[in-house]
Amino acid sequence: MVFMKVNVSPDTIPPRGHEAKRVSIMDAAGEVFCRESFAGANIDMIAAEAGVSRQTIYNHHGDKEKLFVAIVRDLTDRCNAGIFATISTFPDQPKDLEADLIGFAVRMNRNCICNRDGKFLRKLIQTEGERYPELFAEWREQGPGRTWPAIAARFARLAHAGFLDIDDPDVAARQFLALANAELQTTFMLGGTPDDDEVLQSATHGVRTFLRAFGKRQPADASKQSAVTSA
Amino acid sequence: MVFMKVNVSPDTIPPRGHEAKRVSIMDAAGEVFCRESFAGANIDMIAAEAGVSRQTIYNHHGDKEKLFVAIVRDLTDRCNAGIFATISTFPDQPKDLEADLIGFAVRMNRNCICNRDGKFLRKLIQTEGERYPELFAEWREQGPGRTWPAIAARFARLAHAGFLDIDDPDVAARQFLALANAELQTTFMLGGTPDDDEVLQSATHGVRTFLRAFGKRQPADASKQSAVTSA
DNA sequence: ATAAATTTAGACACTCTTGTCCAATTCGTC
DNA sequence: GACGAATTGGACAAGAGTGTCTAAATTTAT
Repeated sequence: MVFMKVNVSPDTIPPRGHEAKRVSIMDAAGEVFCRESFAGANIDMIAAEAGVSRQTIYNHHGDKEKLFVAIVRDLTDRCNAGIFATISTFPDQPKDLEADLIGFAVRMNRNCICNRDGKFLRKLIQTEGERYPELFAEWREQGPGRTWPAIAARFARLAHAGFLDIDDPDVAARQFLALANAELQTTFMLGGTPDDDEVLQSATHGVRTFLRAFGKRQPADASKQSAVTSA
Repeated sequence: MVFMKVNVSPDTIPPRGHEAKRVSIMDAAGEVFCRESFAGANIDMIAAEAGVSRQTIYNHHGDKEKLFVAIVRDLTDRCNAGIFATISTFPDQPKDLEADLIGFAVRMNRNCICNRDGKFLRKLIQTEGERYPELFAEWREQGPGRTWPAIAARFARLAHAGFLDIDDPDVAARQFLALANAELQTTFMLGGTPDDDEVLQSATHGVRTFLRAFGKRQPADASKQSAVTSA
């Protein structure tokens, strides 16, 4: 029996053959560049880790520097996508403000910061940022330059709806994430990945403090908030 | 006229000759290791930046790795000294709580974090931490392992004296510094050094939020606090 | 099954870096 | 000024990494 030889969409389902090598190289290169730094990484290492011959890497990417740039661009894109996806889960109409903000903080940390991609991108920026100004300026525009305002806007909306008492939403947004991360800093320093408990702990303490600072004195009573929802 | 040939204490006054080269090498090596990472740095670069011949570096330190370890040890010691010195300026008996805490936050940032040594140590830990586990474990014990409790103790005392309303002083200490740094993170990322204004801004906003969360509702009236001071 | 495209292993030239050796020079001290 | 210690520059061998080239093997699609 012969299958219809329809052009089965070569979409992004199970990367095989040529494409499989491509992603395998990207993965390995990210890992190695991150672990060894640009100067410390060597192509043979990446080839071995990717299960590919050295020549194949040169065929795909030209040279070490081009490969590096491709990795950073890729990580930047994926991270930004992840951050925006997570921002879209911000609790605009919270049922339980504290629980909902803790949930958001945990998602932010787990999916964007502690994440493989997040960890790698952060480290590459810190390590090689000064050597590739344009590349990382680009990241800055596409990443922080767009994500911070987006998060701040969500907090502004929450404040406007009467759930929070915030003067400057930009400051509040930065402080929110700083608090959510406060207890993970030391772990990050040495490249470690905090486990779920640590993330939850830090988020819980952080949000609790955040609400002591910005929460309404008399916790917003849902029944009295109906007038604001139309704004 | 002949000076008395007393053994003028070869203390640490004006490093000259042999010693001058030593510090010049340490400075340059710190700079270069930090900028280029361990693998990317080369001895000739360091020699040039130190204004010294390559051989002199080998005479002083043996090899590249020993030099690197010496640099990290040196930075660790100096940074810890700076941190403890700064901790000792913590406002135990604040006149104006907000202003005094802002002052402390600014000193902490300026003298320990944004500092040349602080910047270098932080970057070296992030970059090479995984490659030298023992070396950086040592730092962790001597640094964070001793400084966090010291800071937490100061906050505990402040709370006990009635100036703050704190449950867990360890958490509060970490959150205090996280808040004080909240607006400097992006600058740190790319190896930049925030200017005095940015530091003051971040500290001011951070402390304000910290006090909204942990300050006494009715600011501690000094005249009513006399009973606690003897504890 | 066959043709085209891709991958592979290995050899290769080239460059860069480390760490050593040494003779000449400079520096600090008496 | 003279002595000993430290510094210098330059040459050097050994090793490691990059990027190219090749012919053979393998995969993919027709």
